[in-house]
Amino acid sequence: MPEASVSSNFIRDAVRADLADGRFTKVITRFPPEPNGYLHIGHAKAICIDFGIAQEFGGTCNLRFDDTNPSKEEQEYIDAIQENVRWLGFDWGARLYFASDYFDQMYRWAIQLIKAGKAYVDDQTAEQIRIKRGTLTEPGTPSPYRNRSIEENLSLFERMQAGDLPDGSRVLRAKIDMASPNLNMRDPVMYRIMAVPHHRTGDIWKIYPMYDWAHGLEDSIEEISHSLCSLEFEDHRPLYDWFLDELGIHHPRQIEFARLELNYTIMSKRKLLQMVEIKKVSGWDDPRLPTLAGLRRRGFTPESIRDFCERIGVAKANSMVDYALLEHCLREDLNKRVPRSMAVLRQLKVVLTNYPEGQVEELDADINPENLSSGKRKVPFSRELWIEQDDFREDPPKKFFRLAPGREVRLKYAYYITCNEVVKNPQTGEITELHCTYDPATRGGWSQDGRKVKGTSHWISTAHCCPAEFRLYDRLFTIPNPDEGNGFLSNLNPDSLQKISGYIEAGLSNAPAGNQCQFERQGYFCADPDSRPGAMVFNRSVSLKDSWAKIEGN
RNA sequence: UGGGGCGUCGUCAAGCGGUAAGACACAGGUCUUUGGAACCUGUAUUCGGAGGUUCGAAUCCUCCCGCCCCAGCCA
Repeated sequence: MPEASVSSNFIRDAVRADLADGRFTKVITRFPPEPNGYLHIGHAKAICIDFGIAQEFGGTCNLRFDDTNPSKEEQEYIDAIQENVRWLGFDWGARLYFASDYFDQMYRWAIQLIKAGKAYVDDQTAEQIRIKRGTLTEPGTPSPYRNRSIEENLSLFERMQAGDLPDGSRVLRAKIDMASPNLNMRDPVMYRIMAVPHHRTGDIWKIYPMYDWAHGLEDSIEEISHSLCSLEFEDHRPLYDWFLDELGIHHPRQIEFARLELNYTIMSKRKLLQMVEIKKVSGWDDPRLPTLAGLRRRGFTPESIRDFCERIGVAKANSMVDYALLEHCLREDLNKRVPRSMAVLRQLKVVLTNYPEGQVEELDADINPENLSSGKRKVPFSRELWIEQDDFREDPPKKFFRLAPGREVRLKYAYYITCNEVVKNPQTGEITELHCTYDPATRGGWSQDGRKVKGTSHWISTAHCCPAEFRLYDRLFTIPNPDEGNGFLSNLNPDSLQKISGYIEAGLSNAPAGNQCQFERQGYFCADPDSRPGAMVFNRSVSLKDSWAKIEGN
């Protein structure tokens, strides 16, 4: 129970109040993505809120694709979104809906509004409509077509859908108030002519509904109680309410909350798409991306993401959450459940001069010291080992507890070793290997005489390990808010991906993609789908906290 | 200079007239066969500012300041 005391939030309060005073008797929410891109962690927040509120109040949540603009939507996105929501851990049961399934009903309702004198066909161009809309401080001016007869509107609207009017030549508009201080109420467009085949309805429709017109109807048809959306739709709520009131149909309550912003990354679908298209990243599932597909490939767990969404809360203030919180949630989740292993990323050879040639010992190592019931594994030990370059310093600085000439450290689960000689390449001066001696009396990594060693290194037997590629990720952008300066593309971090070759325990040489582990003292990793037997690829999901790096950095 | 929102610790965020939760981050410390984890301690006399109401205000009122959103036939 990580969250003993879950804070309230204004949405919970509102829903509770609506149930208490009878405004609604059951809670039905919906997650309404447009299938024009992949889901990202910002959507995860919305999903957790939409499904979470429903669960909390014993209601249901629909998955509904808001597919009202076929020019931008694709089946690939529909499939990916469903997979991502399911992966995140939410179930919409049989309640998979599509706005496009409601096009007929919407059309009939449009005719109802026309007949009520509340909607009209406008012949003005997009440009003219824009100009006549007025400005923030000046009212708009009515279209010359605003007072057409109902009969003419009806016939024109039918012709729009019949396909004998060119794209963009006419729109259907709601007749509300061209002088409204809320621009959304200045006769908003309800339908545009777009002779584009739809991924689900084919070429039946020549006109497609606009968001403002469609969304409330979709909610109403599904008898949604609470339509939860992000802040920028607050201005649209009067219009949402207007359509529903004019039609006299079921009227959900729209409540807006602040979107999630995460520092050092970008959340705009448009910008994510752009990075995918110009190949700044390998695809929608590039592990550096905040997409759910990317986070998944990177090694984030659904549990950690849900925990994150719970911790960030829900409010109406625009805010930017620290990426460190997301990382914290992942570490906390993985620490308890993931097996440990040893891997050397940047190898330095150690030769134990007093260890018998050809001898191999099978040493016991904990699979997960946080959960001893997970048992032990055997790790082969021999005369030649790899250790991490960072675990040796020829000239150790203060507070450096690791190996150095004349020093003794522990090889985890193995023996204490002492460094006696540093072997260098005579040409370059580069350290090629270390000659050390081991203390046979310290088998397992502890000594009977109570002698203490400050440092513990991980290691791997050169003869028993397997080569592997490690992909180390850093933040995708160099500054907290990538939109600052000359645009997000100018703030890309050139070092966001580093590929290095090292060694892993043989037991991991056939790990399936997605397999997660902690490489001791390094971080949490997961096998990438690019892996092949004998040529494993591991993504570093998140490093372990490194207080030595912090000491040394300052 | 129109309308709609928002301003509580470095970052999120509770608080709903009774005297500032929690989390992350940060800083110390204990412990440790991961310089990990765990555990302890510290960190807003103050809630954008100024007035006012009240025995009492982050919470109510007034004015001011700052930030975000809206002029797509996108969602």
